Amino acid sequence: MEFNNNISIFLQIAESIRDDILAEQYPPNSKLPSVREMAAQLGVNPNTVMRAYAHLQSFGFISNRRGIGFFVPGDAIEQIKEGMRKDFIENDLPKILTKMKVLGIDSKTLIDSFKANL
Amino acid sequence: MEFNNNISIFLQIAESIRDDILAEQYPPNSKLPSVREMAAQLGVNPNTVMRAYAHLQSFGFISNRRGIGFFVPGDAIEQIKEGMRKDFIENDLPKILTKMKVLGIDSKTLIDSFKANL
Amino acid sequence: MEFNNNISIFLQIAESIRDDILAEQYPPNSKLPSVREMAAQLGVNPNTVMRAYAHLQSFGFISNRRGIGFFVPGDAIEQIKEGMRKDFIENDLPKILTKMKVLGIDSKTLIDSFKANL
Amino acid sequence: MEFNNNISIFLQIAESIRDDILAEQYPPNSKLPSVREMAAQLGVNPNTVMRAYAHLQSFGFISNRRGIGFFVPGDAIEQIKEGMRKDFIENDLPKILTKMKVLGIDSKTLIDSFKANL
DNA sequence: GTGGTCTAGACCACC
DNA sequence: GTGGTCTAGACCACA
Repeated sequence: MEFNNNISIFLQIAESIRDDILAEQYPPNSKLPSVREMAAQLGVNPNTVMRAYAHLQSFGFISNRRGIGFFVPGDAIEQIKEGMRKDFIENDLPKILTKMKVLGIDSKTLIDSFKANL
Repeated sequence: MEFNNNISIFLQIAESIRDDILAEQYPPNSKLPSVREMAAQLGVNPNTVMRAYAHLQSFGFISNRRGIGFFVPGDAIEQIKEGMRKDFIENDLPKILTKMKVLGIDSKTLIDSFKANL
Repeated sequence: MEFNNNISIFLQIAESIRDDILAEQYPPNSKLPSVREMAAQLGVNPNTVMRAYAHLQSFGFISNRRGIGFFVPGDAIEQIKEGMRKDFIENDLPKILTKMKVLGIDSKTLIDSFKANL
Repeated sequence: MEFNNNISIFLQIAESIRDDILAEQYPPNSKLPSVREMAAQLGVNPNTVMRAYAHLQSFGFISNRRGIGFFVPGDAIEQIKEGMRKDFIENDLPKILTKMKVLGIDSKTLIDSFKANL
């Protein structure tokens, strides 16, 4: 896996796993690869994966069972979508809107891009 | 000034100055406060302000005359708008659109927010 | 059974069994479920139950007869109460008291809670 | 500093710092020792101190300024007391009370200990 | 086998 | 100088 240098690797890993859960590559109620295994796959130190897992767990996006491993909760997809949605509306949207206003980009541009992208 | 700890302070300062130029608080062809002065105003290390100025200069948003100070070029506003617009379309838009698709946010929500915000 | 992830599962099981003995759900002189049986009931690895049993045995709260199983001794309830009482006075009380002092919680609050809880 | 083996070192450090803040050994608005300095003092790896600081920060008990260091917020003491008080009432109290009921310890014992300890 | 913690040591961006 | 991240490697309790 290739990493972007401006964002911490563990965050990139966490986001990538989060997206994989959304894409049901790690379906609800399944077990995630062990820390060591995931680390080997990504060519990264186990500690870094551990941090990514812990980060996801702090949001309730994954859970763990002692001595067994990390799991995707049954309601993970809803949890993640809800969290991202909230974040989008609270943080992203205001920034986007003020930026558009300042730049004089009208909603048409946005809608057209949106439709073209469906 | 209050700073968000997740983004470098010099970047936050640079953005704030950029916005002040757009708002003509620092009008075209005017002189910006000296590095020391600005640092005192913001309660920040002069090095940090220097870096913010350098950053803005690298985009051509401000210019400096050695021994005199930093200035807002006559065409600063167009420069800034042009740069931000390009950045918005190349970087922000794609991210926003994929995120919206994943989250199932439709264009209506976006348009409504946009109109409510006019 | 639901487990708290911050405490070892075997300890949680041991405490739960201890409480069940106090509640005479496993009365004095009765035989405890076999390790395998208990493990199946709890949805847990037999090793984990074995460890819980061993832990209880180390306090004399249960005893085992080789090849037969684990038993609740005739004086188990007194043993357990005695042990817990000692532990409470030696370990819990001092911590509670210093914490209350630091937090400025007065004895009234405590007594009221106690009475309300009778 | 001596560490208890059953609790993670970083948690013990965090608790100890928290108590030092309460005792105004690190008074409000003062700067905490740098991560490296504290690590040297405690004979511990800087990462471990970093984790303790991060843990305290996650509760809002300390804060940091980029490139400068960690600080004790002006309202740290109230924050900490409030947090501990809540924890005491929600988590500690119920456990204490049921334990006392089971063991047949009456409120008198508790009150006497409390008074003797003033 | 699993997670969880810790160390030693390094490198980086930032102030 | 400061925090922040990462690696390599180790050890532990637990399942």
